[in-house]
Amino acid sequence: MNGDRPISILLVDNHALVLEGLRAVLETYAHIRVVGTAAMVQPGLEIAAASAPDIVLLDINMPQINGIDAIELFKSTVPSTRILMLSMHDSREYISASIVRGASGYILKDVPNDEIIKAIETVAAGGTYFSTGVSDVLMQRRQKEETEPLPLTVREREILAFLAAGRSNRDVAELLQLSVATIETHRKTIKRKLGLSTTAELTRIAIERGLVPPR
Amino acid sequence: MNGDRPISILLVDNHALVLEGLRAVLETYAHIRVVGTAAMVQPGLEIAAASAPDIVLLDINMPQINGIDAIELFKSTVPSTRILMLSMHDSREYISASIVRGASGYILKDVPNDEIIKAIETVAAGGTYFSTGVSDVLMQRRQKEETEPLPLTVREREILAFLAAGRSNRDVAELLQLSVATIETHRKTIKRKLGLSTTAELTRIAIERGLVPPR
DNA sequence: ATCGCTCTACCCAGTACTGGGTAGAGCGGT
DNA sequence: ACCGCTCTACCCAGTACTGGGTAGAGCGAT
Repeated sequence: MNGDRPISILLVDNHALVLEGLRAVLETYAHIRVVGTAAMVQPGLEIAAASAPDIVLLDINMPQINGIDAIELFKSTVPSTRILMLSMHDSREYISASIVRGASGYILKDVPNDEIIKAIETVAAGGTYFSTGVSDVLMQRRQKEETEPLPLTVREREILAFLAAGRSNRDVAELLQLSVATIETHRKTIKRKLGLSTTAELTRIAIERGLVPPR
Repeated sequence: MNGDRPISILLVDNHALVLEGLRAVLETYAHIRVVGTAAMVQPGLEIAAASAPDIVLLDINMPQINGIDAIELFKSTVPSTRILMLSMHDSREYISASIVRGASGYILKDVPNDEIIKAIETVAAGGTYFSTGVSDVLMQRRQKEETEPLPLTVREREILAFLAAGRSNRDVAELLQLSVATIETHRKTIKRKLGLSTTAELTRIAIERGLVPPR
């Protein structure tokens, strides 16, 4: 994929310092070509539309439109482009949201230069790259909070999956050939066991735990 | 991490052929040691408990307990172990669910041997590894279905975020100092715009689009 | 046999959401 | 000025969910 054509890359970051630092670093590599820099999303989109870069290196903390929302904007402007997020934060929320919204990678600003290069190469080749630190963060919670499976019975899990998928008690009752009252009882039990009170919470848990495929 | 101690690995797959094939392949590598094989989850858990392998290579399609559910079982049996999923399927559901449930990697059964080795090394070193094919699958949907942002106003997005986080209409009304009726109106508008009918669907969409951090 | 658990099912009262309206205030564009 | 949109707010009737019970059938374990 990067046979001899250099990887074209657009940098979007509202910190001029970072922008120039990155440009300086990247330009020392022959196989990477910085096709533009922008301090805001809007100008960035225009450059992207004009130059269709292989990669957009996107800062996550930007005024007005944040980096997360910008992912979709860049992808709809140039569908072929792949997004590599750049952030100072290793917060789970940002990382997860980036992945969900379609970023191909996420690296922290304090990683060594060669890791940034590696990330760019990997993403340009069609892969995904997440800093070691990032992977750790993503895995962290699982180990402490979620080591034990949900304390639900098989039937309860099954019903939770339906409910979280957007089915009403009645829907589930019909699907499983049970009384609505039974589904309501299961729903109550699930919520009591999990300490929840609303359907929205129920849905979140189910999605987090992978009971419901994210469509 | 793998200074000189070999990487210990447990293979769990209900296909004897795959099991033996893998064992044969892996045993040609000096730095990898297969500490056991199991055709089912239960026996696998016992071996895991006794030998605390660095990695459990887990087939996703198994009778009785499926691979996805097995992830948590292995992690709770041996918290230090890392899970590498092995699958014939590149379905989004399986992949996402594996990640969510705590797997450190996901490779397809038809990848070349050296990629399996690379995956094992990466995961043993504390990283994550997903086959190139897998990354593609994860990214696929975004490009076609979700290119355009949600057709909601700023206020609607804000309210959707609260609702999906598990707040009731009344909660949100209090938080934003608005009438409950207003929140209900917004909720109706959001659902109409998005073509939804239940709170659970609302929540799913919000989580998918990253409006709500997955906790 | 008896205990505990699960799954099923119902009762009740209260609260919340659903889906159909309408409508005024404010703002930006033509 | 007028249009369109957003945000606010209310009305209504119907449906669904919430949270508190109870309870029988079946099953596996002691």
